[in-house]
Amino acid sequence: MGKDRKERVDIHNSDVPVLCRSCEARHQGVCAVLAPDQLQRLSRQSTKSVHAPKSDLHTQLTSQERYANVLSGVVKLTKTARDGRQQIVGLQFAPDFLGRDQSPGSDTEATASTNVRLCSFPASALDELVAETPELERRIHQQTVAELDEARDWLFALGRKTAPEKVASFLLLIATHANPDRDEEEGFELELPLKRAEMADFLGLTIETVSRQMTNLRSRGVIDVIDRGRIQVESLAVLRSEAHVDAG
Amino acid sequence: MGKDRKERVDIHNSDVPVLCRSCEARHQGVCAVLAPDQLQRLSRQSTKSVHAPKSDLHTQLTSQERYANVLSGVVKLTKTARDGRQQIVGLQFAPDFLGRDQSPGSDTEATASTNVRLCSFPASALDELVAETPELERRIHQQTVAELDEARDWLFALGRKTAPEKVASFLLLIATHANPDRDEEEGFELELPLKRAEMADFLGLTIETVSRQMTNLRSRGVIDVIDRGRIQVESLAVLRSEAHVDAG
DNA sequence: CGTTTTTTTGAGCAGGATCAAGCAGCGTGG
DNA sequence: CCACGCTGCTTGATCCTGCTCAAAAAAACG
Repeated sequence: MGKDRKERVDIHNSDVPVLCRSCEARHQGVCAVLAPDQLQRLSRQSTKSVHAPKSDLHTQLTSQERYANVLSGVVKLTKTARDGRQQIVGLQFAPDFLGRDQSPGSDTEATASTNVRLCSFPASALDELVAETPELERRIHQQTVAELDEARDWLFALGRKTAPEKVASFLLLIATHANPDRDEEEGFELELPLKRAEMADFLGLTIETVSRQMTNLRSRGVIDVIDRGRIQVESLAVLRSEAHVDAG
Repeated sequence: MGKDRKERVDIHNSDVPVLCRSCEARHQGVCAVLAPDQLQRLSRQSTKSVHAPKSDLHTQLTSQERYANVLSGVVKLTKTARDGRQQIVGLQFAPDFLGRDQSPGSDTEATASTNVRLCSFPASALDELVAETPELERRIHQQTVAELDEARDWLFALGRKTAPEKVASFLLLIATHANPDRDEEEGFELELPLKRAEMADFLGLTIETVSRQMTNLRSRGVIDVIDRGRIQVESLAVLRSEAHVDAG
C-alpha cells in the first residue's frame, strides 16, 4: 500500500519535529497552521499508536483526555439504538482530527474500521495552542463545516436514493477520499475499508442488499471484484452517473 | 403563543440598542457574546425583514453579502436532484445564525417554511467583529457543532427508522424546539411549521405515507388533529416512545 | 362560488427486508 | 495434510413496508 507513495519529508525545514515529518496532518490537517516552535511543543507530548479494527477510539481518547489526528486508516462514527439497529453517521480519513467536535451529550461511538494509525496528544496541549492561535480554531472550524456538509450529502442519499444509487455513491465516496485528484479517464483499483455489514450500516440497508447491488454492478461491468475488499473501477464517470449525484 | 412569554427587555442596560432589546439572538444566539458597544456598531447596520413562505433566503443573503439571525419562524435547508427528488437537510429556528457555515461549494438552498423574521447585517460587519472577538468565533463554531449533531441524529432516523417512528420523531423535534423546557407531564398544542410535502421531504417519505402515519397516530390517541397545521399532543413521553429515540 | 392547492383515502405494486441455505477463505489442531 | 469450525459473503424464496397511481374530500383563495 505505501510502496509507491512518495515520502514527504521537508528537507529544508529542520525545525520541524522528526515525528511530524512526512505526516499528512502537517500539510493538510490542523497542524498545517502551527509554527515550527508550536509544532515542537505539541510533538513533545504526542505519541503515535496503531489500532486494530473494532478498537473503540472514542472512549480511549476521552478517558485519557486526548485528541488525535488520523494518520492512516478509516474511523467510523456510529449511533446504536437499544434494539440493536445501527447507523454509521460519519467516516474519518487521514488527516482528520478526532475528539474536539464530539459534542458532550452525543451518543456517538468512534471505532476503527481498518487498521488505524493515530497521532494523539493531551487535550490541554491543544487547547493552549488554540488560545494563542486563532488560526488553529478557524482550521478546526473548517473541518467541522466540511463534516456538516458531508453529513448533509448523506442525508440526501439516505432519504432519497435507491439501493443501487446508494452503493454506487459509497464507492464514489471511497474513491474520491482515497485519492482526491484521481485521473478522470482511467480505471483504477480500489480498496474497500468497510466490510459488507459496515457498508450496510452506512447506507441504511441490509448486508444482503449491499451484496446483491455489488454483484449487480459487477454483472453490468461497472466494477470488477478482485477479492472481498478490493475492486477494480472501470471509470469514475460511469460510477458517478450510477450514483446520481445531486445537482451542482 | 407569545402571550405568556415574559418580555426580556434589559431595563438596566440602556446601552443595548433598541433594535436588540427583546431579541432572542441577544440572549442565546451569536449576539450574546458581544459587548454593548459592539452590539451598537452591528445594530447600526442591521435591518429586520419579514419573508413569506417559499422565499429563497440563501440567494437573497449571499447576493447582498449579508448574514442574518432568525428572529422567528422556520427556515428549511434543502438539496434537490436534477430529477426533482428533494431532501430537507436541516431546519433552522430562532435564534439560529444564517449564512456563514454554508460552505462555498454547497448546493444547499435556504427557504422560508413559515413566515420568517430575520435580522440581517453586512457580512463584512460581522467579519470585523469576529476578528476582534475570539469569543464570537467560538460561539459560531458551537452552533455548527450543534447542527452537525442534529444532522447525525437524522442520519440515524433516515437510515434506520420506520415510517411511524420517523413521523413521531419529527413531531418530537418540533415539540422540543418550540419550547425546549416543556412540562414533562402535561399535554400541549403544537403548531406544525411544515406542510405534509415538506414533512415528507424531511423524513425521506412520500406525502401519502406521512398523511397515513398522522391519521394513524390520531387513531391511536397519541395526537389530536386540530386543523392542518395544528395538533394536540397528549404526552411527550408517549411521543418519545413512539419515536424510539436511540440510546443516550 | 369556482378554481387551485393541499390533504386524505384506497387499490395494487415493487423494492428492499427477512428468513434460510450454501459457499469461500482461513486459521487451528489432530 | 485435511477435517473442522469460524467468519464473512452470496444467493434464493417469500413477505411486507412504503411507493405509485388514482380519485375524492377539504381548505385556501381570488
